[in-house]
Parts: sequence; C-alpha cells; structure tokens
Amino acid sequence: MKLYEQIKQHLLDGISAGRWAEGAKIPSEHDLMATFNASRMTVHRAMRELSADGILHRMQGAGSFVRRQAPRSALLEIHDIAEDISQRNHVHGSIILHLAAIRADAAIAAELDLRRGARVFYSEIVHTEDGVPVQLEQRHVSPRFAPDYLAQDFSAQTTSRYLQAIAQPTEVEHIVHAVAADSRVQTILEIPPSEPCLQVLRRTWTEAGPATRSLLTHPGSRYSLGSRYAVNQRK
Amino acid sequence: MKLYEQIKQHLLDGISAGRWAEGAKIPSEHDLMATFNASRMTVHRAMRELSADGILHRMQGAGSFVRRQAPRSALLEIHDIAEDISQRNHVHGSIILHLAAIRADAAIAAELDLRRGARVFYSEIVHTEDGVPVQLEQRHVSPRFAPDYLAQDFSAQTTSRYLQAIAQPTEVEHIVHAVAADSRVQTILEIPPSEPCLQVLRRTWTEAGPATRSLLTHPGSRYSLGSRYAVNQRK
DNA sequence: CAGTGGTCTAGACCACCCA
DNA sequence: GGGTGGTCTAGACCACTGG
Repeated sequence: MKLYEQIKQHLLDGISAGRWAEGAKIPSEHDLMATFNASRMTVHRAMRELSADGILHRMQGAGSFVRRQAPRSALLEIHDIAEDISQRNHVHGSIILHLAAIRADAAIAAELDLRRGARVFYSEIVHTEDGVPVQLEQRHVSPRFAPDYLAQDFSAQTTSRYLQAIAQPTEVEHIVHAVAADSRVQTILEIPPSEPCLQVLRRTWTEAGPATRSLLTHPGSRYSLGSRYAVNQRK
Repeated sequence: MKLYEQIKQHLLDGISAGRWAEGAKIPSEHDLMATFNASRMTVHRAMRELSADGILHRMQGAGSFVRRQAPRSALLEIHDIAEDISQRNHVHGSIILHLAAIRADAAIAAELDLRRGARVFYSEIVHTEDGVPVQLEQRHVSPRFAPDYLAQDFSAQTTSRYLQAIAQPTEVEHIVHAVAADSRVQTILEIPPSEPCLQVLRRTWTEAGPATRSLLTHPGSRYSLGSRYAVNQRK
C-alpha cells in the first residue's frame, strides 16, 4: 500500500480504536516521519487529506487534533445558496420581492400548525449568480420561531443564515420535484416557457413545532443538486 | 495568493471561459511548471485537488482532461425504485429495452476510468408502477466490477439489487437535474412534450475504481424525491 | 524561544499510454 | 520510446502558537 495511505490508515485506526479521543492531539509530522521513516511531504499529504475530509483539525504552531465529529451518517445538509455561489468564486446577489406578514391560508396554516388567518411571515427573494437568476426563494416563517424576521436586512444576510443563527432545526424535510414554471416565475427567473425547473420544498421543525416552509425554484439549465459521500470513511 | 491556488484558479478560469471544453485535454504538469515557474510537486498538488473535486480526470500516461459535469454540494438519499413501489403496495414491472456490451465513447470511458472503445455493459430498463412508466433507467457498468452483468435476468431482480449484492460501493454520488425529455424518452415514458422530467445521475465507486453510472429519468408529474432527517444534536 | 504546520523546490524512480 | 501522471525524498523558508 502507498506510504501516505498507510499513514492515513494508521491515524484512522487509532481514532476509531479510541487511542486518540475527539479533540485529542495526535503525533506531529515530525513524529510520524520517524515512525514511518517517511519524508515530511509524505506525512504532510496524509494529514492534509484527513484534514480536508474533516477528520483532523490542524493549527499552525499548535498541532493536529481529532475533529469533534458532526454526524455524517445521514447525508443531508441545510445549505446556503450564497455560500455555494461564493465557493465557486462567483458573485451572489439578492433581490427582495416581498417581505411582510400575511394571513395564513388553510394549506400554510396546516403545515405550520397555525390557525387559518393567523399572522405568518412571508418573504420572496430572487438569488442571482453573477447577475443571472438561479433561485426563487418563497419562504413562510412561523412568528413563534422567528419573531423578528421582518426587521432583518436580507440583502446583507441570507434568510437561511439568519434562521440558522436563531436555532438549529431538529428536523428537516426535503422534497424535490421537476415542474414547469408558471408565467410569473418564468419572468422572475428570466427563462423561456419550455424550461423545466427543479423545485425543492424544504420544511424545518424545532422542538417547539414547525418553523419554516420554503419553496426553492431553480431553472433546470442553471442549477442541480448533488451529493457525494464515502460510505466507510472512518472505519 | 498561494502558488498552487493560482494554478487551480487558472485552470478553473480556463474551463469556465470555455478555453478547455468538457473532455478536452489540458496542459500537462510539465507545461504548467514552465508557465508558472513552479516545481512539479506544486503543479501536481493543484491538479490532484481538482481531480479530487471531480473537476479534472487524470490518466497516467495519457494526460489530464476536463471532466464532464461538475458536482454540486449538499443533499439527498435515493432508494431503489422497486422497493419504493412495493412499499406503497403497488405493482412494480420492468421492461428491458437493452442489455448488451457496447464500446465506451469518450465520455463514458472517462467516467468509468476505461480506455476509449473498451467494452462496457449497458442496460436500458423502464420501470412501471401499476403499469404506468415511472422511470427510465440507463445504466453503464464497468466489466471490472460486474463481469457477469449480461448473464442476469433483470426481469426477476432489479439491476440495483444485483449490483448491491456483488459489493457495496465505497462511494456514491447523486446529481439531480430538471430536464425536458427528448422525443424518444417522451415515447418510452408516455408523457407529453411539455412535461418536465426529474433526472438523477447516480455514480458509484468501489476501492478498485468507478463501478457504475446510472441515469434515471422520471416524469415530473409521477415522481418526486423526498428525504426527512432528524438532526442529531452535538454531544 | 522551540515546536509545529503551510508552502515550495529540485530532483528521483516507476507505471502507464500512445504513436 | 517519449510523454504523462503517481509517488516519494531531503532539504528550505516562513507564519504561527504556546509556554
């Protein structure tokens, strides 16, 4: 087996055997060079890859530590489109079409566990990537969950980021559809009538009950969802 | 900016500017060493990271190429359709349109890590729910992974189930798109031209390398993907 | 200050692909 | 056989951390 893989495996084995607990400091590059009779570049590569995989946490001047693991088992992340876009080195923009309290209709009331006609916050925002619309975000938020929702400046901070900062949801649901856009959505997203859209319905709950219901509509030609995961990372 | 990041950015820029199309060969390590006045290790690191991110496809002895399609982040678990259907107490059926060895074209060869023109297994199956088409499954399978693929009876056992019985993949990738169906697919799925389709590209790997590449196309009106996830609290 | 990780160089040997 | 990538070495300089 390749030397850098042996080193990775040695560290992974040690972690799963409990020889190094979460947060513990693991041997330095210098130590591992001696243990494996390897050059520093080789040891460094092994540790850098483990760091990229989120297994280790490395700090210049301090050492390398076992990362306290977020549960990787279920492969579902809440993700903020602004971060996605800036990770691709593109420019994210928001156009706020709507931000107000409205009366819940029967469907929304049922989903958010409110009485029909109750106050519910509604926002409608178009997200652009390098100026091109990539997502229409239509979001209903329960006032119980985010009472100050209307007072936020969502051109400075995305709704996702704000809501996540309030409280982590305890439960998340995603449903993905392919749909045709109606004429209003076609106009907003600047797409022809023939273009299919990828629509994600995302609902979140906290312990206090339903929190948000978001309908995210994306032009099929400009957006896709993906996930990739390694089945047996840490074993 | 760090040198290896400059090199990565240079390649990413060139790809998004269309200077190197999908599948095109990009400069060799040797070329980039000269361009950036960098050592080979540094160039190599830049290209290795792009390869790990699925941007490049590298083949020893042949060169480095732009990978077709770039995965996005986040989301989603996907089940075997036959199980889904029978869990709903509906009747699952399969129509086998194709099951043969074909020659890999450049795109498939790159994805499955084969030489162009190499033998690769290809199957095309329509799945029906109570007689109505709900999925067109177009699957390429590496002979290295499943040498006896062609000898199976896939009307008795789904391809997914057979492949999973051989070996669990170590890595799985899903990419979800909304697309319009071409006329052949419209006919197969019995849908009108206006109906958008939900398309899932699923790729799997084992330790020995790429194993399968499946394109699953569903009528938007008859199929959606869903997932619900209870977030684990951090300990 | 000594220890540590981040980056980089200038070589090397090997396995592989393709003309 | 010439070009290409995969791995590895033995150095180097730097930035940062901690006692």
